[in-house]
Amino acid sequence: MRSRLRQATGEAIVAAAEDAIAERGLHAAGMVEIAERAGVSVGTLYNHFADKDALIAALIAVRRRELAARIDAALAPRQSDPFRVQLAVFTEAFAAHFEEHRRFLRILWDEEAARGAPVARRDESPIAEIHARVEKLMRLGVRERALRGDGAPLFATAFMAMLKGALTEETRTGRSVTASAAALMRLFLDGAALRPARGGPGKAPPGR
Amino acid sequence: MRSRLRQATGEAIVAAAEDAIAERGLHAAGMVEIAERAGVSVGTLYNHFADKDALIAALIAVRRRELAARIDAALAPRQSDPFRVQLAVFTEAFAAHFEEHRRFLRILWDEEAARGAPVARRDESPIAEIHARVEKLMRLGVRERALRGDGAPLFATAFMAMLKGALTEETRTGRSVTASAAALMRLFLDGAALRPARGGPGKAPPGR
Amino acid sequence: MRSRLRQATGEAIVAAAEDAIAERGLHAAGMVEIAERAGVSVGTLYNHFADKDALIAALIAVRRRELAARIDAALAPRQSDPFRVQLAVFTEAFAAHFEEHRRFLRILWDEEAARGAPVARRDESPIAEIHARVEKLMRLGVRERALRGDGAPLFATAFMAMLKGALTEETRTGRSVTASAAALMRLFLDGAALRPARGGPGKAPPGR
Amino acid sequence: MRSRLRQATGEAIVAAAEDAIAERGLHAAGMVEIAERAGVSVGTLYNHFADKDALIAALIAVRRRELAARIDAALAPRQSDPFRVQLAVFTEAFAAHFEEHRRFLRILWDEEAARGAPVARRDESPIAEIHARVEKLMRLGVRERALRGDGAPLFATAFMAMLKGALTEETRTGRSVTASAAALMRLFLDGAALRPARGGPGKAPPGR
DNA sequence: CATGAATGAGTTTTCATTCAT
DNA sequence: AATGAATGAAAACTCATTCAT
Repeated sequence: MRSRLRQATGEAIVAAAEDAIAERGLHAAGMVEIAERAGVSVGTLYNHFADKDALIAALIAVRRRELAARIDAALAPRQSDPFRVQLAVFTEAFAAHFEEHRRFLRILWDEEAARGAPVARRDESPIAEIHARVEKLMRLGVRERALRGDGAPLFATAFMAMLKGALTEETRTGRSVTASAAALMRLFLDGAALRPARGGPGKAPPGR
Repeated sequence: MRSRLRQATGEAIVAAAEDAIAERGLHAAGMVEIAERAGVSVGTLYNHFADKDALIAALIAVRRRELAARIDAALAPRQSDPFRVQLAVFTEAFAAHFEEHRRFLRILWDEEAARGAPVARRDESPIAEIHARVEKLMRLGVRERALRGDGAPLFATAFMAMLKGALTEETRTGRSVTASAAALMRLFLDGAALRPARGGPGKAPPGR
Repeated sequence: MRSRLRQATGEAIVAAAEDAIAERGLHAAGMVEIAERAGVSVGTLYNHFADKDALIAALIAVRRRELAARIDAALAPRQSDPFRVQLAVFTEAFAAHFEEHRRFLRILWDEEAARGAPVARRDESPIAEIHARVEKLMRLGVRERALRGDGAPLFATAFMAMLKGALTEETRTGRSVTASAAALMRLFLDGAALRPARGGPGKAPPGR
Repeated sequence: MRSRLRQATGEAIVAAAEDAIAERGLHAAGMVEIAERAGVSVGTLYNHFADKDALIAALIAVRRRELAARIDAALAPRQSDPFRVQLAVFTEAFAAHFEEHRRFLRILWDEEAARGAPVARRDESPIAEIHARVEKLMRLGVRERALRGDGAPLFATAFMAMLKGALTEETRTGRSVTASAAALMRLFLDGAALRPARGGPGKAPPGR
């Protein structure tokens, strides 16, 4: 089928765009370079995407949908597990996606706010779809009485920021994702403060 | 003095560059536009800065030095205060600086890696100098036994990420900086988890 | 028959080309757009016409032949009528054709020379065939002693120019074709000068 | 002075654009070619004119102003002369301008209507300014009782059409402008019809 | 024959940088 | 030193044309 080929070309272009952008940046990656990497001509790029912005928007949307699907797939069998487990599962899925698209995502996150206009034009922010899932998770935590109810609005934002910050940091330091994911969740849930052993003999504070 | 004039021109150029970049983005802000905003000609830009990258690097370095100085000035009289106070003072100084340079910082902060080369070429990363101060603060917290010792390397990164994330979020939502600064510190120190009322009758958990 | 179908497709393409050109101009009308309007694919355009220029040439030739046929059909039963009648009949046929192809003709008429090469490549000028008929008519007028013999070479050119000018003007103003056709013929035949009542005693016509 | 040079450059660009368009057509004349003919780089074209359309609009406006000035200068000392003289003077000025810009004007007139949008964007039609002068002249003729009053609205349009048609025709045939100018005015004033010798025997109709 | 995705030369436009005044 | 017109390489985008299906 023609449409089979057409779709394959579209995917090759999106992949080539990710590579080019990861290597040279959102602006420096030119349409000609992307076309060459995809093994097609410039014209073909424009047969598939109205213009450069549309191509970038499509790339972002595709990767976002993949991440969302990965998260949903990971959480689906855990719907009745407690909040902490679900948060760990989410974090793992997020980190795994990051691992696969490190260089591109680092460029993208960074550049997200770096334009006058947002990177994705008509579309909602590429993060929004993911953010919604984190918020849902946090609301679950509150309902479950695993999280405080008062700071809830901040939790999603702060957790995502920490996660992205830590993952980005890892790219620099080369530290392992899994190790810091655990540390991160502990920080998020229990805080950084040293909690003195409290009164009662022999009983460790639960949940830590 | 001649050099007085020269310095004033340089500062005007840097300020114009910040405005232009804040409004139109790092790439879209052109040298001619910056020159016009500064009330000089393009040639003068090149008499003061080797090229566009050098101008941007200078702008970043200047603002970074201002922030570092502001933090140092705020912390200086608090050297013997406890960690929590110093962290609050740091947060306030950081937030105040952000308030003044919102639009530019949002553009810049994360764009660091958004190019093939880092934004600041010869210079160290613009965040590094600030990051160093946060790390110093965290080490103080550990020494003071206010912070756990085990997760320390993560604390600076995570706190900065949360801070930047929350401040950026505020730009969108319009929430007050001060209010969320408090909530943020509580989250960082004590975590998001709901801690069951412990032992003593009718006593609210202290420090929260 | 196959060839019946083929011809119908060819006519649909020519009609689509006229529409597209009328709406967007000779250059801006693209082959894809024409194909879409004709309800076929680009490839089919090239199965019917060697290239864009050939398609345009065919469109012009077809319309020209239609106009020539219309004029011939209108004049055929009037071969023995006096010049003035035949001129009126010609004018009416010409105006009616214009009415049907207003927008396209306005674009095309004078664009003949508007390119490096003439619009119709191998073909004679699209106007030539019509011009020849006007010249024939003028020669008839001279033979009939209805027209001066001295200015003859100019008459065809001038009459056509006036006709086209007036028709084009009408497109702008919305005035009726028929009304101005009469005024035009009077201008052409009798001139714009105010002619004093003749025979008056002794008074020479002023201004001549 | 800088501005002296700047103006000279601007004029060179306009002249180069006229040449290039005359030779290759409005669309085929590229900005690079125009720049080369003007002896400057492409960038300079854009320092003087916002885009290609603006350059073409400027070219048209400049030539139109030149023609208007030439007409005004020619008519100024003839303000009290009779209509026929003024019409002859106008025609001569118009023909002389045409002579100097033949090839460009032929392209331009032709292509005027040949685009979806008029060639001159925000500006009034390039002909309008000239057309206004012809209409004024025709009104003078009517006032002077040299022209019929009834067909007046048509006169300006028809005379301009004839003039342009005849001048364009000359480009093809190489006939002299002056000769046909006289024939044209006679046609316009007195018509093409053969007027039977009136009244007295052997007396040629005066003035013809 | 019809299809329509792919092609790529050609065009417009931008903008950091230079340098004569 | 300041000026700002000129530069030209580099980028985005278009569209007539081809050809495998």
